[in-house]
Amino acid sequence: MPDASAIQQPDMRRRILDAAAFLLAENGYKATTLRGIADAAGLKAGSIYYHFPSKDHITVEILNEGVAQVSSAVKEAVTDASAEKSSAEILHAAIEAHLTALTEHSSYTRASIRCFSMVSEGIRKETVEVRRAFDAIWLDVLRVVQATGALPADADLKSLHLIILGTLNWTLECHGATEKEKRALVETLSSLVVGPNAAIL
Amino acid sequence: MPDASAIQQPDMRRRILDAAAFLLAENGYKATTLRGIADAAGLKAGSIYYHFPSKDHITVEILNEGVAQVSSAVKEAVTDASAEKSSAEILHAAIEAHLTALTEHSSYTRASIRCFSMVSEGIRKETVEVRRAFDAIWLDVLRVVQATGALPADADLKSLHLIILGTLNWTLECHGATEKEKRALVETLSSLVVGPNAAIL
DNA sequence: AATTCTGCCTAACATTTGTTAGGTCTCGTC
DNA sequence: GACGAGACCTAACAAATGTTAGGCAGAATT
Repeated sequence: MPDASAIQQPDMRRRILDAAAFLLAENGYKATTLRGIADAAGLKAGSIYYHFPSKDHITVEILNEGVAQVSSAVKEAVTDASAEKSSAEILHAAIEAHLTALTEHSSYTRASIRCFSMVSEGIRKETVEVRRAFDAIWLDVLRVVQATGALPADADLKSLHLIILGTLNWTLECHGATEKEKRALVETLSSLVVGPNAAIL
Repeated sequence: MPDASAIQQPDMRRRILDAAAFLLAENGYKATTLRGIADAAGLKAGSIYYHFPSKDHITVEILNEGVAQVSSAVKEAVTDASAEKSSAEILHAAIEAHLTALTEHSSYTRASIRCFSMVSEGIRKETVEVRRAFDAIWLDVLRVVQATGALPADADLKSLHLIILGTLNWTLECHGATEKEKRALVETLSSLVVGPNAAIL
């Protein structure tokens, strides 16, 4: 007897993805079970296979969507800021967009960051393109900032990239961080990268 | 019939920990099985229970030992450098010691960083003291550096702490990083934190 | 020499996992 | 009203998991 309250949600496929993304972000890949996903999405485990061919396919889709979300958030923030702002402000906007996309918007981004290293090689291969594109976006931002002189010509962009990525992504490991602390982190980080030099030039 | 080549390794308990640490660092908590640990250590899964009461006890011991190793590595580097060096050099030494402990010395440190967030609350509670002590060490380093004037008096030490921690720990997620890139990262990071200001003072 | 202890093994256990096969209900279409 | 397809459920499968109970050889102790 089908429950009357289960009035056939519009897009069950999306609900499954949402539930899986949340659990992946919270508990990791191996600890995320199809029965757990099914419970959270409001169906039974076997029914998932009507929408997806396997757990790995769900995982790949979430990992890619997560990176794509941060990607477009950063890209949009940069193009928005590029109009009439200084390169220091562009970088600030990019950093803020990245962190906001990470902590606010969705579990997809958190899942893609926290599960990537724990997932099988087969899954990782399916996500390499999206991740490479994301790296390219950030390196482009840094190159633009460098071209304006806000960064020294001999600055190691690869290291700066790693510092920014590492700092922002690492916030996911600190569950106790308040909103105020995150704002302070954005300010400190962006002024650390372009602050002193921007003041000189 | 016991194999003649298994001539009773001196400390099987340590071998189990080593094997478990490696697998935890490589595959995460859930994907690390007692049978996998047993295989790597050279015994059978059931025999592990002669040395440890449960998988969680093994995990706790490894997580704590990992943090303790980075802890003492940083602490030692700081006291070594404190003798006659500038505070900028002290910070540089601390950063380098942290990264070296992470990537070189042992799987324990990698395991403790990569598994902490994926582990049950019960396990996490057992590691809170050691981790708090480690935080205190780094904050002390930053306070000392700040006291010498190499950092501005109003610098947000908590943010700086997060930046340093995040950057260094994040390197574990980038398997493709060469030794040269890590050195460059240490230079860029430490000069970013104290470089410009230290040049002024 | 008899006994106990140490250190490990074998074999099973209950549970959980991803996955599959077949059934059932509801809806729109003919 | 028959029919077929869409969307879900039930019930099971084999494999893998943490864990336990009992056994067995050799060293240590008495």
